[in-house]
Amino acid sequence: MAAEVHRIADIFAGRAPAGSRVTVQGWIRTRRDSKAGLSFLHVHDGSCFDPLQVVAPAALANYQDEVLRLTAGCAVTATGTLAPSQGKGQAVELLAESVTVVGWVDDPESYPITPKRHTFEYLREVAHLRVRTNTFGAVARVRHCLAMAMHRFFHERGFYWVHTPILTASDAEGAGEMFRVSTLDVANLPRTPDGAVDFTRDFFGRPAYLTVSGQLNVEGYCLALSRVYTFGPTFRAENSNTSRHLSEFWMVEPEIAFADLTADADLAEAFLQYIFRAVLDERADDMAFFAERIDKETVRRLEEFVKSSFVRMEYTEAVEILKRCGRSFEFPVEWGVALQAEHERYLCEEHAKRPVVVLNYPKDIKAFYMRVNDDDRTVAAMDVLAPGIGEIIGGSQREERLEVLDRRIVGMGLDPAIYWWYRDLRRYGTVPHAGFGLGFDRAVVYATGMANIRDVIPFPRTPGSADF
RNA sequence: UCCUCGGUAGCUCAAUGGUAGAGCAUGCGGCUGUUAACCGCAGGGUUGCAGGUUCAAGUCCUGCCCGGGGAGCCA
Repeated sequence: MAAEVHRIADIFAGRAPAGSRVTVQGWIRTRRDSKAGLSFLHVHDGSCFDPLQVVAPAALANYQDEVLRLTAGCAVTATGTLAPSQGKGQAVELLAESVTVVGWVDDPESYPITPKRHTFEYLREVAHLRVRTNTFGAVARVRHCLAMAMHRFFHERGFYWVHTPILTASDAEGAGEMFRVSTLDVANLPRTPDGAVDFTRDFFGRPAYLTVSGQLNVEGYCLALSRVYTFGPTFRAENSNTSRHLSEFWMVEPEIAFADLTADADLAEAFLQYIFRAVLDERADDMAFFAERIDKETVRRLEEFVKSSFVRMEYTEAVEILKRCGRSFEFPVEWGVALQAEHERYLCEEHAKRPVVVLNYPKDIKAFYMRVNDDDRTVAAMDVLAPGIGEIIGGSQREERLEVLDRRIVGMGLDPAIYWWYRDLRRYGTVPHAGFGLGFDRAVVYATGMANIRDVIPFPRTPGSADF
């Protein structure tokens, strides 16, 4: 008596006509009993936002013993006929001829996910089960949608996805604290004669870490494949305790050859608009939920985002705007200082009221690999600032001139020898090139309107917290 | 790391230094093509941890742990 298994999303999309026999498999959200001899089961399978209403008649053989004992979280397989719903709230429902319990909830009283409102802080403590809620199911689908749109965007434009290493032996970028990776026995470390830890005895024969960026590596591939990007986990051992930081996060880093900072900014704008448009097009159900329950503005903000071009301004111009705006900031603005969060927020949320790209920062506050401009005071760096979240993208044109790069490396107290292979790229067929880094999880925050980045990644890692 | 707010039933929250409470969830009963259903009854507590003050501490004090918000660092 088997019927074809359908995903609930396919049923709602009309891919199973009314009157056809189907089987769905999923988990119980709620059960409502009617003494008219029916139970209503809301079943979700993750394929879309809405659950399917399964109508279980009392005539089922296991009605008394099993159906009436179903609670939130139980796994079931239900087979029956699709029919227009007699009730309000859903167009179709499944009139069950069988409901098989695949997995019971042992102890309903202790099941953490009840059909009521939970705080996100609480749900983080049950991260293995929180994806069964409306909110976290929607986040997971939107996250996937953004990732697929990202790959599609790059693929359509001739970019290659490059799998840069996760393990690295060089603190190449100096981009913050790194996680050490070691197989040494920490209780009994090998020592050199002068008492230092002998890393020649470690797994790689020298100190090793988790990557803080794939950029330096991907530059090599860029100078052969022309258009490339990395996408993968990134690790920062910084003691950051904010709603915007994770110790393990996912970063997208495209890199384009024969390109300058303007091309980089163009790419960043097209990219963000593409992936957010995809969310609006493909996840209307989940986005409607976010707009209703999480952040009323989120859909409107995204629609605005994808249709209006970004404001572009020079760093020097941004400083002037901030000095003249009549606002007093906690941190005063002066040419040469890094922009603070309050400054960035003012620029995009109040001044421009849309995304802003700030270009050409003072060279003294930026990394060594950013290209020095002709004025010798600034580098070809850019930040994309988004209303409500702040810096979402940081990028630059890379220094392709070996002599200039060497001066910068030495000037920052770094050792050129360590960057021998990175320098090689400037010795053998160097070309102007540029790229940027996007915190993927921050993009998910922006799209969904979720307040905390820990709630847009399945199992968040933060200082003092690596459960699950 | 700094500033600030918080931690009481499975969850969300009450409780003037004086007997520990409600809603939801769960169990039982009732009612209804139901929609976070509804009505009644019941069970459910080491008040984050460790000290201290007091006749008496959920409440006051000290330290620690954990969480939220903000800042710094950044993506």
